[in-house]
Amino acid sequence: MITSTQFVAEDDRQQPRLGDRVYQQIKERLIRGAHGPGDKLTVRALAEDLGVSSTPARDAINRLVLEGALVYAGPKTVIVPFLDAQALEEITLMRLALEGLAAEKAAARVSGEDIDLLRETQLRINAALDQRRYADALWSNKEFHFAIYRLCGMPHLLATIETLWLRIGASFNDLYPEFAEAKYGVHNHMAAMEGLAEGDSGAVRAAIESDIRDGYRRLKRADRERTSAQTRPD
Amino acid sequence: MITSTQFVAEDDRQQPRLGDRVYQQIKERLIRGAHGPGDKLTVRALAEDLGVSSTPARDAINRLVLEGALVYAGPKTVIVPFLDAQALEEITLMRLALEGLAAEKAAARVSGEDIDLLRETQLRINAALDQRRYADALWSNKEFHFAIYRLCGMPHLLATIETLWLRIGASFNDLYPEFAEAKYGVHNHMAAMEGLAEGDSGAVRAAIESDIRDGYRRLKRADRERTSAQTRPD
DNA sequence: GTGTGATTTTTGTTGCAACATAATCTTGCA
DNA sequence: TGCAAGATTATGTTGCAACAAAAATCACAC
Repeated sequence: MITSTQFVAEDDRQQPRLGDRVYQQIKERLIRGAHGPGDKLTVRALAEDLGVSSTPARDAINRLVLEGALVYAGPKTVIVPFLDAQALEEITLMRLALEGLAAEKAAARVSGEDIDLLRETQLRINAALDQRRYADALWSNKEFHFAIYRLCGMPHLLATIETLWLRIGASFNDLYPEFAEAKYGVHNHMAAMEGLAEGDSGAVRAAIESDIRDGYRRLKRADRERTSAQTRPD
Repeated sequence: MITSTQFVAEDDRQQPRLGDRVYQQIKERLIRGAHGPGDKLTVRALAEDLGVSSTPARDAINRLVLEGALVYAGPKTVIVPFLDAQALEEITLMRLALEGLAAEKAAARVSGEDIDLLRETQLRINAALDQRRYADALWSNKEFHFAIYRLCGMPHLLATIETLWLRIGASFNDLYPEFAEAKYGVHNHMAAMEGLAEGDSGAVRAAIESDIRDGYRRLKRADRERTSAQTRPD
């Protein structure tokens, strides 16, 4: 499980609300691609689906909208957004700036056991790819990145990066094969770990930026193919 | 009034909710320093204060918490956060990354009349400073920055930057004199406008980064004085 | 005075009904 | 067949009461 550091400061609310549970479930569905772009979400349907009243369901939807994982398509219509090429580029630029920063700062605070954990995570990525378990590969890839970003001890930064991943994930995680394409990112990940081991912050940043750019190219290509094949219903 | 582009994509919900009004009012109070760090906000008090029921008041508080403008200090206690030196540095690093990016991209899309508008805004800043109207100076300063950031046409980026300003503003906008100190940022702003006029994206980024760093030094100094003078009640 | 435990008050969350309005369906006409 | 207007359904928002839990207050012993 990724951090779930959803609140910027330490969340002193110990007992999770019902709305949080709903939020997590929708988030999970979005990440797993259970809802594709254009799918409509309603308060009542969600409430009945999860066996809660409308208040927590409404809370969860509002929260997702605020984070950009859902958008209004009309005054009473929230949908999973279509991420067009322009939005994808924008979010990628933000990722480069923010994840690059995180990677750089992480190099200064990394420990030996941190690197060991990263190595294990990378092994899980490789194994999943070898066995064509793309969903698992994607998940471990996420773990790898956030394990690095967590190192720098910047909660605001971490929370912001998470929302960016969610915005992209909602639209693109149904593209496992293309996204996780053969040995996705393995070279960049190795370079990142080397940089961390040597305390070379510039190298870590470069490796992460390269990883993001590689992923961007794949996503852009996938988006082009998708939009050319079937005309988008919007 | 600043954009209020609170929703990432174009907000198709035309009729604003009651909760939005509450949200805007609290945001306004925070920016104006009407609530200092440590102040407690309760749903019922807010609701009665603004003459609405608890639902919109609760919505507004939750939204502010999600944006980091308020934080939980306990399971049932939301307060205006104390921004310590570390958090201030973190947010400054994020601002450098994100506003630097926005400034750079703005240079490629700026028009002549955009620059004219910026010039007018700068005149308002100068006038306000000359007359010691620090609150107005701060407001116009904000307008200046966001007028630039809006140019790049990146709604996700703009929304994220806004939340960063809000997080800092809640803790530091009660420091007008120190913050708006003699001709605050006028040199950097001139450099930014020159860079925009010449389409020199690097120069614009450098000017904005310099402006952010100057502001950071002032805030850090003010914070040091404040925390040394009176022991913080936390 | 000071700390500790019980008691009272306050508070966030949840469920739910009412309301206004937007989305959707139906019907009629060209 | 296409489309426009009216009727119907569905939906988000709001207000409010109930509940559990936390915070604040108070009492009392030391």
